Amino acid sequence: MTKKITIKTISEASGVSTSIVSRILSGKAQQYRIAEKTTQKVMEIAKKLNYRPNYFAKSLNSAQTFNIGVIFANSVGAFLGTIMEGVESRLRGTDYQMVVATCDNSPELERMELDRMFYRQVDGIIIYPSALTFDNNYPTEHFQQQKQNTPLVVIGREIPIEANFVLFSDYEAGVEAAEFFLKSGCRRFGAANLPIKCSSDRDRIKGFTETLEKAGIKKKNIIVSNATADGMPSESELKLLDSIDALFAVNSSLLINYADTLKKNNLVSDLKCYALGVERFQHMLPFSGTFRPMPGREMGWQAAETLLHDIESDKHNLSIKRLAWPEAITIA
Amino acid sequence: MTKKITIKTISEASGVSTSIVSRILSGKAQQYRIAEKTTQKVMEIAKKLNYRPNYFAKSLNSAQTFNIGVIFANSVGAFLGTIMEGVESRLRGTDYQMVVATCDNSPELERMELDRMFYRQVDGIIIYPSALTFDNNYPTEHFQQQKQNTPLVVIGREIPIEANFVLFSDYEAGVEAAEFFLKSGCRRFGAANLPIKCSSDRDRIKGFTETLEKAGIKKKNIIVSNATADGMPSESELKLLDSIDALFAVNSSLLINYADTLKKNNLVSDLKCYALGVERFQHMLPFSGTFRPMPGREMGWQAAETLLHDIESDKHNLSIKRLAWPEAITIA
DNA sequence: ATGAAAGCGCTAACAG
DNA sequence: CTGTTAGCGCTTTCAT
Repeated sequence: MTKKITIKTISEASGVSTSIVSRILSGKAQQYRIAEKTTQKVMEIAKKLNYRPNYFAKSLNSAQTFNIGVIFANSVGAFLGTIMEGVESRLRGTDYQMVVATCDNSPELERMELDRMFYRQVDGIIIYPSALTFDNNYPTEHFQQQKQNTPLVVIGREIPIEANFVLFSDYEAGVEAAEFFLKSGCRRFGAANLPIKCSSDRDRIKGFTETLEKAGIKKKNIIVSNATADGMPSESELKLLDSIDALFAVNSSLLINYADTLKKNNLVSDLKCYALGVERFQHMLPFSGTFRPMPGREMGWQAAETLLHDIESDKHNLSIKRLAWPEAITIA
Repeated sequence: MTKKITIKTISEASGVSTSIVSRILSGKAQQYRIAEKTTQKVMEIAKKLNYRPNYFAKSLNSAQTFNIGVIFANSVGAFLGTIMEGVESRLRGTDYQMVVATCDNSPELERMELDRMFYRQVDGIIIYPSALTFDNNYPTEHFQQQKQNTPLVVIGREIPIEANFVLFSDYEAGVEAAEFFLKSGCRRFGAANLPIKCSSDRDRIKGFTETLEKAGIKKKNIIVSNATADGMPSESELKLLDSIDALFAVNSSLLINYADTLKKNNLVSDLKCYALGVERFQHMLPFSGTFRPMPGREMGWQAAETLLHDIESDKHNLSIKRLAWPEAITIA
């Protein structure tokens, strides 16, 4: 075990006091008008000895930890990965680092992890909250608790707390889907939704149906279907969708499941499809389809950007940012 | 801003010295034979004041950080998520926490992130290294550098360094695929591989071809095909696979791409498929298929388990553990 | 059974 | 320009 190289080691090796070393090594040489020669010498020795400052000693009296907590309600599919990449792409080159936790959709765990983050004194938190029925009151005490000075950015879903939000343009996505179908001359519209509603799904469906209604489509020709827990259409729901010629879904996997099942049951002849998100094998879809990729990387990046801004300006902003949808991918 | 609750606050509020408070609050009351009454009182006050020990002060003189570094070469698909869940499931309930980084398949970044982890004095590291051709020498200096006392667990892929490994049963998977095909009476065999080879893919293919050869299959009936960078068969490769009746692939997405293309080009009539990994829409595969799910959660769990063991026993073990494949999923 | 004091490594007044 | 000193919050001898 090699001896520990501390600021003191360097101070001794160079014959200068520890404070000078500290100043130099934390880039404040100019500010303190330290002799060029001293600076050179210290830097050199530090490099030769391969000195690394002790992160904990630093954080202990600066109260800055350079840790960003990232909390995920669940780790479904590739979404988590893209978000993380986005966050990282913003953090790269800074001294900040991610501390992450997932919580298996349990509010209990969410609470605990949040608590742990506060304990670890992260400088800020990015959280993707769990989906909850809107009949439920989303529990929020644990956010308020110690939140006090810790900037918070909520991504993907709206929840009733004071924080920054980085969201998808959900309503708008529904609107565009509807407009696309109308332009294509469709007459009878299906929309696939998940059984548990989060703000984003709700808004997507809302944008869709409201636009259709505004265009004069009769309600009986707008069928909103709730999938089962595993993302499939139930028997009964399926029948209601009989002979639709347009299908919108809040996510692409739902769309594929619905389209495939409708096809296999011969309930539709031709179908225009539109969904949010991209899947790996969507080209196997038996119909033509339009897919709007989720801007996961951008969301991560933007969340980190917002957070860093709050951290560094020491302000508590409450902003809401909605991300534009990337270029659509179409399947002939 | 509420005042900070430190050990001193409690000491003052309870009229005992800070050392006593420290002992009690870190669960060493018994060991130091502290009066039952004192313990009670202190605990009570601590709870009332909602005291949280300062993690940084603690780490500063204990040299334990309770941070586990997790480094991912890339964040492809859902794999990262399942690994992380596995790691977390082991860490849950302990004081350890994940610090994660991905490095976009760049050795450069891998180096930097590793370095950063050392700087942050993580107690141990779990790393999923980037895939590299075996013609290349995998650069390993950055591992050795400061590694000295930091336990390391490498997952998924073998690389030439001293560490613990948690791997898939790759060779065996190839063997089983071959045996399955042989038992099914197949005669002409295709195997889809990625252009860049990592240890796991190499072993999978090896197990497959060696088993077939041992069974007396002629080499001309064993066609190993290298996909393009985006996981598709090239035109020329495709022709070589003409009229195979069995297709093995090192991963399931590759399999689906190959099978789909072969079908569309009418190059095969019937095809038995076998691949490692599970995809979301594999049921849309136009042939019968067997998929072996990747034990991602188990891998994460096992990696964390190994790491914690090393950390707590303060030993440097060099173990290699190969995970069994979960039950196969078959598509009729 | 309890307390005083030193120190983990670094930073930041406050003198020179 | 440089050094001395006093902490950050907690643990840990070493006394008592």
